[in-house]
Amino acid sequence: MRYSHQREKIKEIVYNTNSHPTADWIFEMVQRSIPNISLGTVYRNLKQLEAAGIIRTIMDGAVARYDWNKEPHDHLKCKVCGDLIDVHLFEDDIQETVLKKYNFEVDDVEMTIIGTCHKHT
Amino acid sequence: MRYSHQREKIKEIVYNTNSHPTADWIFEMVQRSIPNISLGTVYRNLKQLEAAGIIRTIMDGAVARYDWNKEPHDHLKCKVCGDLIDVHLFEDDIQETVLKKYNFEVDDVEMTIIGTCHKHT
DNA sequence: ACAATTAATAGTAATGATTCCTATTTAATA
DNA sequence: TATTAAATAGGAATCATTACTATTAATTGT
Repeated sequence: MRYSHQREKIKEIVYNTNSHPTADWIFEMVQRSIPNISLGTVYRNLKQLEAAGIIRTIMDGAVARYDWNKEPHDHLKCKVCGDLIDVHLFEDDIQETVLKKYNFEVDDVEMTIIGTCHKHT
Repeated sequence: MRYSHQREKIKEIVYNTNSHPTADWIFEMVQRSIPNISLGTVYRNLKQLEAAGIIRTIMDGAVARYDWNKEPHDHLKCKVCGDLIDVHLFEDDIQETVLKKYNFEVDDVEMTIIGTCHKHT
């Protein structure tokens, strides 16, 4: 993977927010410093960064969101404000349980809990 | 919600498979008995059935899949064959833990474990 | 420093899943 | 049976994402 101005900026943007941004949001942000960047470039680079293990993709319904935090963690999704909140719920390794119980080799655990966050109660 | 031939058939199809079908697959199946049904009708009815609590929608990446099983359960997704396998991993109530720890009111828990199923080991 | 090589880009067209729109049909009801 | 409104078929529109292609720019050997 060869250096590119665009990719560096995209990475920087993902690494500087906790909001699990979408490609579109990232696109708008990069445009501030690289006005003629194209959305395709954003998508291509996000994919490359993910393939290189530099960022992580999480699915929020039908749209992809990107996260610099690659530690295993779960998400609380507030259906009122749409926020995605990082949490860590399980200490124990699900990996082993699933392997023993279902003979299934785990790569990744995706857990999203949908509900209402404290801001709306 | 008024009776309709189409909706009845769609419900029947979802209730007669464990494959977590997509709207498209359901569409193909209904076409066998109602050849001129339209895809929009399938989507509209699936949405209505979900709103009525008759079926459940689960997201598999960017595409929706439909499930008659409304009991809380988790999914193992095999990245090789694409199969979605129903499992039940947690006895304890995540609900309470999340409410106490994060002051977040839980509606639904979506857990998908990605990996390789026993067929490919 | 310079030319050659080839990955990366901008811009735009294409795709795929889903939703929306509208004239027509059909289930429910009086 | 006539009325009414929900449901339909068919197609257009939308939204996120990917694919295509001519051009640009990072790298490498000289």
